[in-house]
Order: sequence, then C-alpha cells, then structure tokens
Amino acid sequence: MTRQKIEIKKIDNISARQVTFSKRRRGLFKKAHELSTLCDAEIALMVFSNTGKLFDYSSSSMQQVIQRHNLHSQELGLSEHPSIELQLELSNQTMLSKELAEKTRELRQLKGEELQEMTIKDLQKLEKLLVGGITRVSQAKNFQEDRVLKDISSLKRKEVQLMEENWRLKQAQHLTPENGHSSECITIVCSSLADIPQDYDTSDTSLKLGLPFPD
Amino acid sequence: MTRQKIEIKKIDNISARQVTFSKRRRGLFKKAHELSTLCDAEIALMVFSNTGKLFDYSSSSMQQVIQRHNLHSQELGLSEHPSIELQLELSNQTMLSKELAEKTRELRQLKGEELQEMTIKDLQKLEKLLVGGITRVSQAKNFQEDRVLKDISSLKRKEVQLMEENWRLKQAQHLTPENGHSSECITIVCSSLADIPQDYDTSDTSLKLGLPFPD
DNA sequence: CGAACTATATATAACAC
DNA sequence: TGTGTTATATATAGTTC
Repeated sequence: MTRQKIEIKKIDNISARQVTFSKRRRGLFKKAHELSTLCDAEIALMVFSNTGKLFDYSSSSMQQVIQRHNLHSQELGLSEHPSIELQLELSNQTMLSKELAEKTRELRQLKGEELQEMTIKDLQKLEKLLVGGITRVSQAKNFQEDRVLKDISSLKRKEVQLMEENWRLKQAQHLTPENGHSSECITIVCSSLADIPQDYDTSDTSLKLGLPFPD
Repeated sequence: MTRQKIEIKKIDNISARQVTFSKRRRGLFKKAHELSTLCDAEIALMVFSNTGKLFDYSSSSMQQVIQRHNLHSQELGLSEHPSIELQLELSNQTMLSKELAEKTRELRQLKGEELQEMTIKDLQKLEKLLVGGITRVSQAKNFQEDRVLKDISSLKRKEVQLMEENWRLKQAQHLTPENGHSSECITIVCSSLADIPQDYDTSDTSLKLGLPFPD
C-alpha cells in the first residue's frame, strides 16, 4: 500500500512479517477505535499473533461484547442445551489434538527422526528449512559469544582501572593515614564482577565462532 | 480523512453516521482480513451498530477465537456453574494448549525465528540438534536419490533387453511370419515404465548428492 | 531490533445522482 | 438509502540509521 503494492498472502520473510504485523495491528486497532467513537458502535477485536501472543481491544468490556455476540449467534447464554458448551470444548479439543500431532510430527522430521515416508522434494524442503535455521542459530550464537567476550574485556579494563585507583588511594593513605577507605574499593570490584553473564558456560572446551562446518 | 479532516468523536448527523459506519466497517473488515492473511494471525472482530445489529468477522471460527481468548484471560465467562465434565475438558484443554504452545515455540526456535532470549548453552544445544537433523535428512535424501538413480539405470537395462528381445522377435517374424507378437512387448515396456517413482521431480535442475555445504 | 522517514497505495468525507 | 466520483487524509512497504 505504499512504495510498492503487495499481494495479500502470507509474508514469507520472517522479520518483514513481524514488522508488518505490528504496524498493521496498530493501524487496525486505531481504525476500530475510530469506528466505535464516530458511530457509537460496540466493538471487540481479538488478534493472536502466529507466536500465540494475544492483542485485544474492546470499546466497552470484552466479556460484555462476547456475551452479546453469543446471544446473537445462538442461544448459548442460557442452558437450553445443557451440553453445548461441552460439545464446543470437545470439538475444540479435537482440533487442538490434531494441531499438536501435526506439530509433533514436524518437530520429529526436523530432528531427522521420521524421514522414511518422505519424498525427495519434501526432503529438499526440509533441508532448506534446517539450513536456514542453523544459519540463524549460528548467527545468534556468535552474537552472544561476541557479547560475552566484550563483557569480559570491559571487565578486565575496569579491573585494571580499579586496581590503579586502589593503588593510588593506598599511596595517598600512606602519606596522610586517616581511615580505611581501601575496603570500599574492594566492594566496588566485587559488585562489578557480579555483572558477568551467568549463562556463559566456561566448562565448554571449545568456543567455536564460525559456522559449524569447518570444511 | 479526505475532502476534510474530521475530528474523532460521535457523528451527530444520523444519516452521515450510518454512511460512515458502513464504509468504515467494510474498511475495517478488509484490514482485519489482510492482517490475518499477511501475518498468519488469528483474528476475531465483532461490531454492533448503535441500532443493535451485529457484524462479525473471524479468520477461523469465531467460537474458536473466543475460546482461545478465554483461555488467555483466564476468565471462562460462558457459564456460571460449569459441569464436572466441562471443568475436566477445560483443564484438559488448558494442558493441551500449553503443550501446543511449547511445541510451537520449539519449532520456531529450530527454524531460527525466536532466538533472542536464548543463552549460549541453549544455542549450542539447538545447533547440535539442527546438525543432527540435517545429517539425517541429507542421508535420507541421498538414499532416495540413489534409489531413483538405481531405478533409472535398472529401467535402462530393461529397456535395452526389451529392445533386443523385440528385435529378435521381429527377425523371427521375418523368417516365419505368423501373428503380431510385437504389441505384447510394447505392453511390457509400458508397464515397467510405470514403476518410476512419481515423486521424483525432474524439473529440479541439480541433483545434489553431497552435504549442502560445499566448503 | 526499533524508530524515523518517504513515496505510494488506500481509505474515505463530501458531494452528486 | 445506495452507488459512484473525487480530492485529500491516512496507512504503510521499503528503506535508512
């Protein structure tokens, strides 16, 4: 709808999709609000991102609008059909189960545990997916590792500075011995050391920075 | 938002309000649909005009989205006193939802779409998993491709044999011309050709047999 | 990333029929 | 009330930082 017209179909590029999602979501919510204000309408809007995150808007109360919707669509609100809710839940559950089974299968295939039935074409698709995944994972890992290395060198620099400072203070103390300020300096050193990321596992022997395929 | 900018507050003029309502309502629904398509989001939109008329849209099923919303908001607003069965189903469903969410997350991580929060250790684990997956997938692919190649060469051998057979029969026919047995041979050729795996896509230009990382 | 910035595509207020 | 037209306000795709 700008720079270039786009086709209305699922956006393949992941980050582009996320950006578009938050932009358009905001736009949609704004429009919904405007409509409810301008025309005195009662509106409820629910949006689930593909990551499962919920965003909702309601001109009044969400529950109120849903109740009203239920009244309209069927007579669900009262217990005409005592088990209609149950039926709903059941069908819902069936669906959930199916989805779960599907995801489980996909997961197993990605892990290479269920490849017998697959065609060459499917395998090629899978391979592409995995290569994409590994590329992104490696990038993320490198990024984190870089961050840790930077943290370390920054801490080392701090350490040197503090030691120098400490030394200077000690010298000063020698010249005019008053109170024990040296303990304060040690405190500073300790608190800055606590900033080291906890998740950096030093027991891992190799810190590979490149792609996992050396040749 | 055109000819003249308008203030976002209730439109006094009744007919103008109605016109605006139907125009903007259509626009809103269109946007909602576009968002759900582009970003693979699940959306429910309910609009009540001030005359009490209901308009709604849902990317999947309205009830489904409402259920999902209820799960999120933890308020199961449908019934005051849910039956034992319903409670059971609901808890069951909650569990399923959690499992599904977990699998979805894992899947996204394998695809490299949700790596922000991960520690180096987790990323290393993920990488290992992906390398394992890609190894097995490549093996499976190679196996399938080998099979296809073997099928092809076997068919070629058969073809040669049959052509020779055919030729011999023709020669024999020339010497003692009786009945047309040649058509029978053609039948054999056709039936063996039908054994070529259907899923082998010859439109794919490259038939890579090695690992997908050339260097 | 996310925020900011265009250049365009869309949506729509006012008007006409 | 519905439909169509038009001039303008908005929304937003692609891009930059």
